[in-house]
Amino acid sequence: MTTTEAAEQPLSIGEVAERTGLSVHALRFYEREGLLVGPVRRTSGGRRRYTSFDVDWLLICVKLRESGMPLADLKHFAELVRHGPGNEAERLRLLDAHRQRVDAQIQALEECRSVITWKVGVYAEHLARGEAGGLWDPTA
Amino acid sequence: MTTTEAAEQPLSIGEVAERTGLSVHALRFYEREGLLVGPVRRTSGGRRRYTSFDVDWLLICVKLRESGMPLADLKHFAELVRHGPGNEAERLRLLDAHRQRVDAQIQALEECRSVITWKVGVYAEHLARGEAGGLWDPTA
DNA sequence: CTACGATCTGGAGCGAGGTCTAGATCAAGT
DNA sequence: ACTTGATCTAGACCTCGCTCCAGATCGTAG
Repeated sequence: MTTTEAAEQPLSIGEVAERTGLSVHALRFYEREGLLVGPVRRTSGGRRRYTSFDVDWLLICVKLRESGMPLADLKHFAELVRHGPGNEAERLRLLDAHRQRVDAQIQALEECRSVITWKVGVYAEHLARGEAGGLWDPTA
Repeated sequence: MTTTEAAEQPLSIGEVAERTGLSVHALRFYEREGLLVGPVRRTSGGRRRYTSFDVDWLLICVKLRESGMPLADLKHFAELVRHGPGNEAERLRLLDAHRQRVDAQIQALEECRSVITWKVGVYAEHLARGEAGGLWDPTA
């Protein structure tokens, strides 16, 4: 668990793809777009070798993406981290702003959910009554 | 409130845009794509006149879209409604399946939220300690 | 040595969901 | 009648976030 000297056994792009859920295409794409903190190490033959740092970062990226952070913001975040210490306040701001957006999203989804649930109820009731009720159609 | 004979005063596309939050462009696009239950009425001059039924339907569309339902599904739903009574069970299935997806989305977002919150905490703590702590950077 | 699968690069292509433009028409105010 | 602003149609265009292809190379197993 984050030992000072981890037994670093680097992973291939395919292994990282498995571990992160991103496709190998996406991994190369992310790298090209500058979404990674550092350049990925290579073997003498040019194959990518990811460290567990890379993987941890990618796992965070996945969560941020999954919650709707645009690639541009992710890139900005990566740049901040890349430029090292001194800008933690800005990183905090960035993340906190995103968290607020996530909260808003959750709220919105819950509202949608309740509308849908209501509508499901309308249909269920209608079906329970054996299609007999005069269900006003256009909106139902 | 849904009186049998509502005093129908049709709305222009601009007014509907205001009321639904969709752009006039999107409204025309939705119509072309067959996402509306019926064809929109027109004035003699060819301008669209939306009824409150249209608006109600659009408001539901907005909620479904906001919660991530693809236009294709929305179109399918509209077709079911358009074909009148008799397929309520399928409509119910469609909506219920979507509700499940929304639930999954909410769960996923909450998980993201907690990851972000944890990360925000890492930065906040770091800053509170006056930048002095040995913050391991790559992932933080 | 030979195969075969995984990876490499650069760049083209794609699907979703609109957005925007051009040029014409309509409708309301003065 | 004239001006102004909203709408009309058809169709081109755009952003986002990958995905896929071609053609070459690497590296491991037999």
